[in-house]
Amino acid sequence: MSHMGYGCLMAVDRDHVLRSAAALLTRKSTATMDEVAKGAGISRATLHRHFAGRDALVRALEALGIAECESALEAARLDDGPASDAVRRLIAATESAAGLLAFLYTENQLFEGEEQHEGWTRIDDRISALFRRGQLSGEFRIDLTPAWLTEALFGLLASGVWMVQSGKGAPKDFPRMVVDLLLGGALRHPAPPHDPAPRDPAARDSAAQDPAAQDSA
Amino acid sequence: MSHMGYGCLMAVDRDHVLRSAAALLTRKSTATMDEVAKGAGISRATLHRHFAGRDALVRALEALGIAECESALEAARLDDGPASDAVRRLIAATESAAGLLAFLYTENQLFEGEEQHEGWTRIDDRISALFRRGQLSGEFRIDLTPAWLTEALFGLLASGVWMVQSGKGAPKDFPRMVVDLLLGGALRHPAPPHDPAPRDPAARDSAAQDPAAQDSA
DNA sequence: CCCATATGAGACATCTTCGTCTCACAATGG
DNA sequence: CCATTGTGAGACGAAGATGTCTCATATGGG
Repeated sequence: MSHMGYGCLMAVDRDHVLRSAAALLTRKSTATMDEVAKGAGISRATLHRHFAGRDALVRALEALGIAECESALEAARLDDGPASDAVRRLIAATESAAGLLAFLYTENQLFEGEEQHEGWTRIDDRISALFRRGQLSGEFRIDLTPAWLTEALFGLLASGVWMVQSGKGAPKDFPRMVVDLLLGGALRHPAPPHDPAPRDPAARDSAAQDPAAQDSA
Repeated sequence: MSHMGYGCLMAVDRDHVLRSAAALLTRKSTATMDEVAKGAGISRATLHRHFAGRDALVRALEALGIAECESALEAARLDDGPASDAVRRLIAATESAAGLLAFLYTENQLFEGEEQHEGWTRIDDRISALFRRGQLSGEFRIDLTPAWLTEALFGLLASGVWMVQSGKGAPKDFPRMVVDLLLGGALRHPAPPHDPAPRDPAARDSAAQDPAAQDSA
């Protein structure tokens, strides 16, 4: 135990194990410690030398997820330019960590009594602030709370991940799917440059967005 | 503890046990068979007399979820009127089963190899058909696949359930939150970023949601 | 009154996973 | 060459959940 320079090597290994565990647990959240070890190409004993137990592993994964999320927040420069563009940048920056986030998102659902990690509230606050900024600037609708928009962002991220994993969607469409639905929704109210016949204002109810909708059945 | 709180009728029917298990597992997806039994007010032995094992219980819950989902599909009359209204009816009709659906939605994620229940594909097909109908009628945008819209519908349902359960949102806002985000998205105005402002400013108000909403605190 | 049925309580063995431990092997450096 | 270190393999017991069983009880019908 004299001059071991094992610090660096351990860190690299540990990170690799962490990434591997994240990838595996994203696909199978009930994977065994043995499966995690095999997945990382190490033995269960070595896995235990890195992480005291399953709990410690999950916490490390949570810390990793928080770190990646915050680095995505930095990269997205949430305070620059239009809020909608910031949301686009945020989702794009989150893409590589989306699988891990999806795992942690569902994992958090079964923390019944425990309070959630303080890092998540910080992240939630920053994203909520972004949506609030967009509301104040008039970009975002004000009848949906920033908290709900934030929750929906994570929910749609998770849905997108699962959809890609199940093969029902292409990975390349992932960011666009999430962004387009979160920002624009399903309705086709994106402005068509040509407005054939402006209806009377009473049509603002449901399908009022686009008068081009008519007979279909 | 005092015995049965059900008066003279000790025959606890299977359906009551299922509902109770659904409610409990929605909150704590890792609940023990013993906890499920206690939650239903019966003993573990009786629980086992109704459902051979945990697996059978989960399958019964899945069947219940599918049944409730399909009855919601019926009640929503997906083929009547504008597709967006059908989506609204569908989400409203799904509300009472949303907790169970959220549980099953995440539960399905860890069925790694197994193929999913045939009932889910039927449901997915019907909802996808609804979105496709909306696309053909011009109500819905065509750059998001019906499959993704369907997935997002379930994802937002689950997110809404969790949000309410965590106390970050009011139950009464649940259907509106899901519907408004799924259909309309976060943007207040359809104008895409590359669309400066060619339209009459008054059009903003007509397309915007009721500005008198929000606060409600 | 007596019996059949359903239930609750609990014992019991089994299974899986987990955490810890030991031991042998390979690699690396002095 | 030898020592230190990290690793893999595997054994071992602990803990929890599960499935099965028995037994006592109560309820209701004949």
